[in-house]
Amino acid sequence: MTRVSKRDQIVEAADDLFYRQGFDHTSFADIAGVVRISRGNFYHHFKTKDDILDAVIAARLANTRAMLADWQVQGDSPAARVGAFIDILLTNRDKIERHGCPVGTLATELAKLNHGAQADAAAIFTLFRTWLRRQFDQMGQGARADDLALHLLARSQGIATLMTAYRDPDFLCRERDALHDWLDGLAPPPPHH
Amino acid sequence: MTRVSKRDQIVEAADDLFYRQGFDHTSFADIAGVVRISRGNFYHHFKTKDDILDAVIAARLANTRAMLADWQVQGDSPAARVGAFIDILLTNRDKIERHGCPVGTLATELAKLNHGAQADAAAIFTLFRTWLRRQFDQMGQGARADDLALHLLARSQGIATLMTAYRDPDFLCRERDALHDWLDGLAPPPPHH
DNA sequence: GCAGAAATAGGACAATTGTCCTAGTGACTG
DNA sequence: CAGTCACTAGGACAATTGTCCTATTTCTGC
Repeated sequence: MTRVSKRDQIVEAADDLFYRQGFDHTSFADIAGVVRISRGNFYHHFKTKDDILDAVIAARLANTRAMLADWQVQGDSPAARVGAFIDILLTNRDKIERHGCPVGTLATELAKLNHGAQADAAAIFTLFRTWLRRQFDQMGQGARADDLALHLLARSQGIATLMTAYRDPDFLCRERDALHDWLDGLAPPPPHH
Repeated sequence: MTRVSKRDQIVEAADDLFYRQGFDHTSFADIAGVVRISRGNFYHHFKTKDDILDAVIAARLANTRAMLADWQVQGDSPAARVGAFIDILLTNRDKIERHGCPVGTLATELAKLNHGAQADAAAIFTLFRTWLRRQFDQMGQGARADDLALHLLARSQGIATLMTAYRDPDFLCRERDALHDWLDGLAPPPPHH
C-alpha cells in the first residue's frame, strides 16, 4: 500500500529538513516526527546519522542528474537552456530567500563541520558545472566553456546569498537581467573561413 | 594584568569559533576550553547563548566599521579602494576556503535556524554595502552606486562559496581579474559641459 | 496456515546541551 | 578592619542528542 518504501520516506524527509534547518541542527526526532516512525527504529534503516546524509546526497545527485537530463532535451538552443538555468533563482525565490541555495549551503555547512562528506556535496556542484560547460561548449565557447560555467555558478551563488540576507525583489530582478545580458553578450563562435 | 577583560575574551573566542564551526555547532564547552573559564560561569557574563551571539555580532559590526573607516583614508582613489576590497578574497584565501565568508555564512546559518538575530547579521552586509556605495558614488556613478555595491557584494559572495566548495586557485585568480576588469570598465562619469 | 524474514515500537544508554544555583575568593571602599 | 562587589569554580538540573538493544508485530513465500 505504501507507494514509497519507508527508507525513501526517511531520505525524502531528511533531504527537506537538512535544507530548511541544516544538517547539524536536524535531529533524529525531527525526521521521526515527519515520517511518523519510532525514533529508536532508525537503526534498522541507517546505522548512523552520517549514513542518512550519504543517502540524502546520493538522492540529490540522482535527482539533479535526472533534472539536467530533462533540461538537456528541452529548450530550443544551448543559450536558451542556460537562460532557463538563470531563471531558477526566480522560480525558487521564496525557498532561496528563506533557506539559501540547497547546493551551496550544504557544501558550506559541511566545510564548517569538517565533515567527510563535503567532497560528495561538492559533487552536486560539479553536475551543474559539467552541464553548463556542455551548453557553453555547444555555443562554441570551446576552451572557455568550463570557466564560463564556474563563473555563472559563482554569480548564482552570490545572488542566492544576498537574496537570503536581504530578500529584495528588485535586486533579484536586476541581477537576473544582468546575467541574461552577460549571456547574450558572450562572444559568438568564430565564423567559418 | 589581564589586558582585555574576560568578557571580551569570551566574545573574541566565540567570534572565532562561530566563524570556524558555525554558531549552532559551537557549545559553551568549546568557548570555555579556549578562554579557560568554568563552563557554568558563563552566566555571570552572558545570560544566554543568544546574548553571546548578539555580542559577537556587535563586535563584528564595530570591527568592520573601524576597518572600513581605515580603508576610507587609504588608497589614492575610490576605484583603488574598491580594488583593495576585491583583493580581500586573495588575502583571506585560506580561511575562506576552509570556512567561507564570515559575513555570508553567518547570515545564511541564522536564516536556516530562523534566528531572531538574522537581521543584525545582515547589518554587517549593509556596512560593506554602504561603504561600497560611497566609493561608487565618488566615482561618479550616481544613482547606480547602490546597485553596483550590491552587485559586487554578490560577486564576492559567490566566489567565496565556490572557493569553499572547490579550493581551486586558478578559479579565484580568474574571477579576481574579471572583477578588476569590470571595475575598470565601469562607465566614466559624464564630462562637464 | 506456518516458518522465517522484515519492520516496528519502546525504551535504555551515556554523553552533551544550555541554563542556573551556591559557595567561596579576592580586591577595593568605607 | 568590616563590608560590599566583581568574579570564579564546581556542579546540579532537565532536556536532548546519537546510538543501540530487545521484544513484538507485520508481512511474505511456501
